[in-house]
Amino acid sequence: MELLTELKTEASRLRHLLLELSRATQLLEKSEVGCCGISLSQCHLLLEVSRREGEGETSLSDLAALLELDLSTVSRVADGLVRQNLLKREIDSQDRRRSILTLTGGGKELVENINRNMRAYTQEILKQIPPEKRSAVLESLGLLVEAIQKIKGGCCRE
Amino acid sequence: MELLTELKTEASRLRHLLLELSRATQLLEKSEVGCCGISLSQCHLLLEVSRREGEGETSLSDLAALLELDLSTVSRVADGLVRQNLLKREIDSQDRRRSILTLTGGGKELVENINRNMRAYTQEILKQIPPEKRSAVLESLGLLVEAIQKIKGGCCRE
DNA sequence: GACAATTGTTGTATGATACAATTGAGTGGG
DNA sequence: CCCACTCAATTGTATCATACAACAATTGTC
Repeated sequence: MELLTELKTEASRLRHLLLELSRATQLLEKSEVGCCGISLSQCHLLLEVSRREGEGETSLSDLAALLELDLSTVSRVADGLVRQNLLKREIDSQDRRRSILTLTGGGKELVENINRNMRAYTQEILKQIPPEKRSAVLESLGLLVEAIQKIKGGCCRE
Repeated sequence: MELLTELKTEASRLRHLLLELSRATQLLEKSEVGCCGISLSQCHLLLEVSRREGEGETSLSDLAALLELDLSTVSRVADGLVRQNLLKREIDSQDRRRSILTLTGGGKELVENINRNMRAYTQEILKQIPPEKRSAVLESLGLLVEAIQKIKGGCCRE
């Protein structure tokens, strides 16, 4: 029974930490992107396209699946980026239904910038953590992410 | 120089983990709340009101400050909850400009439910983590949250 | 070649959000 | 005591993210 009590205590502590973290990372993300002229969703999409460069061509439905968004949403978010000349839309010659998104020169630059920014940010965060604890924090975070992904979609819909 | 390199490596690992975590917790939050008939923002507001019970009365502008949202946003989100009979709006007799929000019976019940749900969820997460690692994960998470809050609002706008 | 499936776009609706203008209370100085 | 000022809240308006439904174009299958 003691073990169960401990689990519950730890669970409520974890819950609190996750709430805090969720708020903190959202604010962080917002301020990271706020200064580069695109919205958060646009940024996510852009980074995803960038991440997939080299792994083959990326279509809208690929992105919808990866970002877990509706195709129509992705289509519109991409629109904005195309209009700003950060992405290029091209028809796949193999399958003319598909649109292939690629970064333009400007898009690549922007991604570089965002990455630089984020790196600077995370370095700042790390600097606030005592050096001897850092690797433990990273390891723990890895465990946590893994754990969350394992139970993804549990809860109320069975 | 080696130390700097290590910092950079760790920073990029941290960045990746934070992105993952941010996505994971957002999805988690969504599914936690999805089943109780209110939106995520409404849930945040409701929980905040609940958290402050006993610490004095909560006005709209208090909430706006706590949730870092515009007053108008809070006003509208609260509207929805009042309409659903989860919150009660009353005029502060000391200062008749202020509206005091309190949970109704239904509101309290719902908060209980959400808390139960979240506790169950976080317990599930913990169960995916080897018992001997759990306290380390919690400690690390605490350090991380603290670190992020310390640098909050750094970056691009100075 | 007809029909089903896939990919994407567009119409429409909702929710979250912010900023600006407005209303209704308090408050402090003359 | 009144006027200017401030503060709390609401409402108007605009934008963005998002989903679902209807539709168009294309492809693949029988």
